[in-house]
Order: sequence, then structure tokens, then C-alpha cells
Amino acid sequence: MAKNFLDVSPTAIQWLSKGGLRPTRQRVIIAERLIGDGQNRHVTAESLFSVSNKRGDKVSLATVYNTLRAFCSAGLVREITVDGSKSYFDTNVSDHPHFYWEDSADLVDAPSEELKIASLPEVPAGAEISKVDVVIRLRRKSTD
Amino acid sequence: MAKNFLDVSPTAIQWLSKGGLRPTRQRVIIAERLIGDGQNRHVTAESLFSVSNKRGDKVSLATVYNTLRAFCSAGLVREITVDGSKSYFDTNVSDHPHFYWEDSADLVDAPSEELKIASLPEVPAGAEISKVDVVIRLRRKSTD
DNA sequence: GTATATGCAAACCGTTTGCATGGCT
DNA sequence: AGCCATGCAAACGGTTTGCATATAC
Repeated sequence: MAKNFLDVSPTAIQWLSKGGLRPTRQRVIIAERLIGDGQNRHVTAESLFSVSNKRGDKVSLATVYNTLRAFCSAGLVREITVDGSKSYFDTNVSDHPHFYWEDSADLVDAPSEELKIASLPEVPAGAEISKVDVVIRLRRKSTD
Repeated sequence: MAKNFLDVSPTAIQWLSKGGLRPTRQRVIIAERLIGDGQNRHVTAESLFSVSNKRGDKVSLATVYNTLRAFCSAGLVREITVDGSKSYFDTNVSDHPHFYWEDSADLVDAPSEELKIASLPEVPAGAEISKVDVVIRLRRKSTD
């Protein structure tokens, strides 16, 4: 019975092992929630925590934070900073643009193919690009 | 003598009045520090505060925050979010890209002319672009 | 058995706020 | 005079951390 939860989600476990992370109960729960349906997700620690709580999964807030950081350094998710107040984590780890709805604080993927950067500023000597963040901030168009 | 500091910096005062802000002593000091030499600046509240303190100018931290927010809503500076932990304010209020040095947490302008965006993702219906943030994150190239 | 993950609560840090004082017009 | 800005200290919210317990291998 030590393995009870290991059987339910081979995908999540594979995903974890891809990052060299041991499949603990909490990690599998969180991984499941992030990649369970194959769709990209943008979550905050708080949002993940409250969803887990509502579903009765026992994961402490500290563990959600630790786990997200672990996923992040394992390269399984990517942190996006759009709003000074909280961190978003994206299950799509490739370089791609985002839409950010300023009023609802929702972060979603923008179609990557539609962004064409013809030239990028020349990188200073001795530096290399870690990543390029493109955030298109949106507001609802006023109808008056 | 109520006007002593008003004489020292006509530029800062003009800049403030452009935003409809009354030229108080603290605002003039901060404005001076931001635009005094005509160069664009990227500051954090903390950095502004510590510089002011070192120079003996009496500006409280709360006032630095209030003032930066006031400048921001007056359109005199622009807030940039690159790092979840703190806010940067940019005296260049036009849409332009930034370099962000990940190790030193320095934010600097990237040459705007060198960034050419050939196409941008189509904006969702009912939305309009508030602004587009392009942050090129840099790390020092390892020499080994 | 040993290294590592978890949970709790307390610490932390940047930022905001309430309220009394002081300054601009 | 009246309104607005300032300063202090306390509150705040998201995140991190120390330490004891539990779990994976």
C-alpha cells in the first residue's frame, strides 16, 4: 500500500522523473493538476493550494511553494513575472509570448507563431540571453 | 524662504507640473534625482530611498513609495515588473525593450530601434493592448 | 538506514495604510 | 483656510525558512 498513489498517474510520475524528482504523494498530486489533461497551465502557488484544498488533497502551502520551486529548478515549469505581487508558473517551458489581462490578473499563452521578431537588440558583450519575456498586457475595450 | 528649493530646479518643477503635481520639497528632490541629468533611469523605491538618505535629504520611505506611485499615475514614470520581489520605475515612458541582468538585478534600456517586431499575436476580441513588455534576460557568459 | 520531503508556524521583505502633523496655494 | 503631502509605525500579502516528523529508496 505504499504504492497506492504511484499507480494512478504514470504520466505525472514520468514527468517528475524527467526532472529527476522523487514521486512523493504531494508532488504527484500537484503534477497531476498541472499536466494531468495535457493542457498548458498558468498557476500561482495560491491558486494551486486553494484548488487542492477544495478537493480534499492534503498539501500544505509551504509544500506547494517548495514543490513549484523544485519543478522550476528541474526545468519542468517556468516562472513568469507579470505582476509584482505574485509569481506565475507555466507548464510550457518554451520561449513564448503571453497575454496578461490586467483587470482579472489572468495570464494565458499567446499564439507563438503569430509573434515574429525580426531583430532583437544586440546583446552586451560578455552576456548571453537567458530568456526573452514578451508580455502583451490587455485591458477590456471600453464600450462607450 | 518658503521658496528656497523651488528656485534650484526649474526643470524638475516643470516636469512635475507636466503631470499636474504640486512641487513639494520631497517631490522636487526625487524628481531631481530621476531626471536631473536628462538621462533615463530605472529605480526601485529602496534604491531611491537609500540614495536620498546618504545625501542627507530627508525623505521617508513611505513618501518615496507614495511619490513613485503619484509619478506613475501622472504618467511621468512607468512601472516595470521583471522580478517578483520588487518594482522598478522607468523615467522613459515610451514602449521600449529592456535588458535585465539576472545576477545583479540591474534593469537597463535596450536599444529600441534594434527591436523589430514583424507581427504581434492577434489581440482577443474585446481587448486592447495596454502595453507590450519585452524583457531580455541576461546572464554573464561563463568563460570556461 | 539515510537522505530527503513535508507541515506548521514564525520570520521575512517589499509595499501599503491610518492617522496625526506640516506645507503648498 | 483648506486641501493635500509627509512621516511614522503598524498592518499586509506573498513567499521563505527552521525544525520536528514522516516518507522514498
